Amino acid sequence: MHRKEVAKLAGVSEATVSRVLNGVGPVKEETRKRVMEAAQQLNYVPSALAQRFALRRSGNLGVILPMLPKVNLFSTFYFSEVLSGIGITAKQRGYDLLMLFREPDEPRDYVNLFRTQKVDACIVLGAQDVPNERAALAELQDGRHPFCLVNQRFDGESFNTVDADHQMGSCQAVKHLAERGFKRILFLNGPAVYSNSLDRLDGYRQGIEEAGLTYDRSMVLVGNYSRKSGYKQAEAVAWLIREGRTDAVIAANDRMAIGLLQGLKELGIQVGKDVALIGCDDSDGARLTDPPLSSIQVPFYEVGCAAASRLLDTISDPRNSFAVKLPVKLIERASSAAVAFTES
Amino acid sequence: MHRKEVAKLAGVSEATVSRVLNGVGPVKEETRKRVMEAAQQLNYVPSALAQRFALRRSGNLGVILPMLPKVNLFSTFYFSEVLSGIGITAKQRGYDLLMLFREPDEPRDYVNLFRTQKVDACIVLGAQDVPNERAALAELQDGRHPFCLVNQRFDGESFNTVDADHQMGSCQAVKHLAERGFKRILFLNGPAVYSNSLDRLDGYRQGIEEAGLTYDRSMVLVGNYSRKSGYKQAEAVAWLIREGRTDAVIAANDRMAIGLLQGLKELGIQVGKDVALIGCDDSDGARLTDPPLSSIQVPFYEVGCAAASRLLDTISDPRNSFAVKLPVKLIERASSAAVAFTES
DNA sequence: GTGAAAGCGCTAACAT
DNA sequence: ATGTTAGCGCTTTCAC
Repeated sequence: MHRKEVAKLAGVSEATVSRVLNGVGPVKEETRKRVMEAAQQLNYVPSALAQRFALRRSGNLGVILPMLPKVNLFSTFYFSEVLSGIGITAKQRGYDLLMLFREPDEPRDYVNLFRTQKVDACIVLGAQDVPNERAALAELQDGRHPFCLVNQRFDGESFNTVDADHQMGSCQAVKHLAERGFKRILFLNGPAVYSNSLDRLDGYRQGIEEAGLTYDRSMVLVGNYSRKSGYKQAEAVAWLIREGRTDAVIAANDRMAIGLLQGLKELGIQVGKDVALIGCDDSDGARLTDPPLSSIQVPFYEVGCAAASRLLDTISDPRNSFAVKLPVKLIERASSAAVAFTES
Repeated sequence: MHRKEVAKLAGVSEATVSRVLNGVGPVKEETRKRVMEAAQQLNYVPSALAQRFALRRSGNLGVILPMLPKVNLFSTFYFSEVLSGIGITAKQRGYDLLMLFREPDEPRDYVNLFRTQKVDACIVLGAQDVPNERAALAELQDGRHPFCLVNQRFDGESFNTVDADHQMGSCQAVKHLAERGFKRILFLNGPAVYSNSLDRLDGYRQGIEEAGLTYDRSMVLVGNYSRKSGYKQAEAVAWLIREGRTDAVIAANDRMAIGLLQGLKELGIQVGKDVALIGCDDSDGARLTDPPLSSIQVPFYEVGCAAASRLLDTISDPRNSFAVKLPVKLIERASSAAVAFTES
């Protein structure tokens, strides 16, 4: 069962067993064969634990994710997609995936993951731009520990990042609406602790200006990315619609868009007819609503792949720092299909 | 930075440092203090890698999950919930979570996870009752490796399992419908490789009989748990409805129910009025459809907790084998709210 | 109560 | 081309 016995059975030293199994160093083909057979016969597999200890590498890629109680920070859709991308990529590169759940009250003790040698690199999901987070990440950076953020930038820092082009996304959404004649476009944003909220706002503003409309900050509402927060805006939005003060809404994620849509429906307002609506993420839910929700598709799986792949590159050469931005794409569905009623 | 230096600074041996940090063996309070201070001062944290190697325990709980290409086997909802439960529990018990993605064509080499000492125990998600899987699991069992299945039983084997009471669930659903006067209840099931499909069918049948109706196998349709497979049944179901041959449908998961609902809507049939519909899982999507979908709520998070918790118990004492079955609960929404039109 | 030393199963430098 | 040996950083007996 152990290497020693394999060595004995094959009539070689333990070192040779190692060489054969790792395919390193010169080995006579015949010995190689003998060793392989012995290993096979004894059903021997080297202990990853011992290997990693000897090599002082855990072989693990850590994924840190905050567990927001009940109110899922990320849609399960986002999470599953990103995680799959990371997982598949890690695996291809010979790394195992270590999941690290952080509970809300727990300190962000990222450095210790490296000091205890639990991970060789880590990806931080759902980071927020708050002082504690910045500090924890800066500490990682100072320690030269390979890490990478997904979907979150920190202005003024040069952290590795993989993000989607949210700015472009909302810009496109605005233009799409403007082209169809919508002129009073509301924007329902998320909290500013997430950089993509800011990005989306920038994009919205840019789109508004490029479409020849004028940016009006009172047209920007704020929710917290939950369905409920979208739902709660329905009354206000309904009123604006009835007053003729708005004819289209872009929400910073699908969950809020869906909540809003449900709220509006209850108030007798038909999305896709009385008002256009576009969400962000193109989650599963976007296809389920009535009418189906137009949404900005984000390649989350690819985001995960890129994060893992680029991050692992930096292990061998820390100069491989990166800030990737992946393109998004507007998916048009019935919620924004109509043409605006053109007022005189 | 290393234990040796801590020992020197504290003026003790390395063994004593260990004792202090692990809280084992008798240590004079004063030495304890000295060591703690030294460790603190040098910012010393023991290497989990070395520890685990010395103890011959990886400290990892593995989670195996098959990656079905694109067609997500489990809804992301199911997956996230179960995974959270497992993750939180593992953490509380001092284990790390190792994610193990298995691609479709890959062999099920579960035993090697243990032989390489990558995990101390593992949870298998999305297992199927096919020969290869049975064999792989049997091999684990033979090797006395602690493992546990979630949401899948294997008849004739005594594998550790945590499952929901799917049988009770569909039984309740049938009775709920029967009480409201529905008499011709269709059942849209999933593939038989998943034991819960069989359980649900049993429950359906039991419910039918207990409600004083008669079981008719032609009332059982089969999909593959995807939304599309539900959608595709819409024509057939619509026809049955128009012929007066059915007045209610239970689908074995929400995704199929939602697909069916969308298909029926396109065919001009109003769910919740022309026909009652109940799904299973109470996923996020159930709240998004129009009308909202009645569904059988499964405590996935708790399933994950139970699986991890009970499994880790078996590590210390293998006699702690288990087969847990958690209760489910019917959530009534508009899709099954109406009372059946009572024919003369 | 504390120190010395063996051993966990592997890698890698060095010797042959 | 292969064997020998010294670690890797920790735990744990066994002395003292």
